[in-house]
Amino acid sequence: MESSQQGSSRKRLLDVSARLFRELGFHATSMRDIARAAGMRPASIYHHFDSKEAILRELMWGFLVELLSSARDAAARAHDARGRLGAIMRTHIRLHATKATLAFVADTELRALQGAAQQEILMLRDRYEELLQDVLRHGVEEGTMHLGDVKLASYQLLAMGTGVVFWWRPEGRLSLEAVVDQYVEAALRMCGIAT
Amino acid sequence: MESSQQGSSRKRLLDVSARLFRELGFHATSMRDIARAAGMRPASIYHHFDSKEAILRELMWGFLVELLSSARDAAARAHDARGRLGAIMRTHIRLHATKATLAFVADTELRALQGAAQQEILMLRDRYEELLQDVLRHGVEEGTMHLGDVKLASYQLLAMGTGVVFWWRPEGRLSLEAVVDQYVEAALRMCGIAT
DNA sequence: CAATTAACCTAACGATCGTTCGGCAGGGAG
DNA sequence: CTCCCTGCCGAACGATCGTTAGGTTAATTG
Repeated sequence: MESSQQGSSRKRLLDVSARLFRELGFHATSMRDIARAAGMRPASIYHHFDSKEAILRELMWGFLVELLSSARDAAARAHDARGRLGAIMRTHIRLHATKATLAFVADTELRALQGAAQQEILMLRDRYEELLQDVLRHGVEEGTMHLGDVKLASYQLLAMGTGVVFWWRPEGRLSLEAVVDQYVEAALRMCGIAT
Repeated sequence: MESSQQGSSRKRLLDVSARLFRELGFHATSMRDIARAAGMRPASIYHHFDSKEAILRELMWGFLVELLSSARDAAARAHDARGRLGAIMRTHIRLHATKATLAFVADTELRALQGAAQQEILMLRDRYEELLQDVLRHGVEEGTMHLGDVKLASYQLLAMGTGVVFWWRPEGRLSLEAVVDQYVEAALRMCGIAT
């Protein structure tokens, strides 16, 4: 039927591309760099992807879809606004920490996508922001949260949370769980919820 | 003595470079792009700068020096940890909002600098982080602030604050003062200070 | 006046870029 | 066996890159 190596080169290309895009940036990474790191020749990449941009597109799209669905699932399991905020933040930090390479690329290289591809990604990001903003709005209406502008607060929360990709390393001083907890607590405090 | 146009081309080059670096990214901006936007030929840029990287270096260095000195001044005018935290955050948001183009480039293009130039910038950033961490440490020791890990908290505060460059526009819905206030309040809440 | 210098130019350098073309090996299908 | 498809390759395409060499102009200086 199909080779046991099915898709292994493709996956390796995605892996090394993500790593190089993070280390050097999309535009500073050449197809020759990617080919070398994946153990093949530049021309061979085009058997798996239409273009360099298509690689970036798939990386970013994959991460954002996972981020969005994880957040939806987590929020659905909680019963009130406070629980949903905590669940979303917990998922956000976890995913950004454990998939830091992908998260970094997704958060940094939006400019490198063109036209429709960029719009697709922006749509996913907007839906993600709205998910959080809905929770915050409910919290304010319930009276459990106290904030000024809801959109502004969502930008504050997301910028803070996304920042974990810039410094956390699994082999570092702080464990993932400790880090996640402090981020969740910071989020709750920011929204005027005592812990 | 000296021409009234002294340095005007140089300044214009820095301005258009910052704008292009923000819009397209450093590596996606060519010297020809910069020259066209500044109204001169590519070769003429080299009368004012040694290289494309030298332009980025000057942009980033200039912004970080101003950021650091502004924060020091602001912190020195306050009398306790809480006041110093508020002053630093206020300055941080103000500067990132009013000089969003420079701030964006300084926060995004560190990878594009090489070797010693990158180290110089990292040193400035480290000093800035330490300034904030000292304030947080004092606040915890005084008992006015309640946080887990101080370094982690500083990363949270800075990531949150820096995020203002990604969305705020002067012609937008929220005034600079309203935005600054909400960021400062968020920072104080995050550190366990009731307002 | 002559000499110098700042500011800019045209033209081109070698390098590298993303991508394409045509082909080759090899395993499964008919 | 033949045919075809997958995966990869060498070689090269035209374009663009950062940068430089060498010159022109106009203003300043001694």
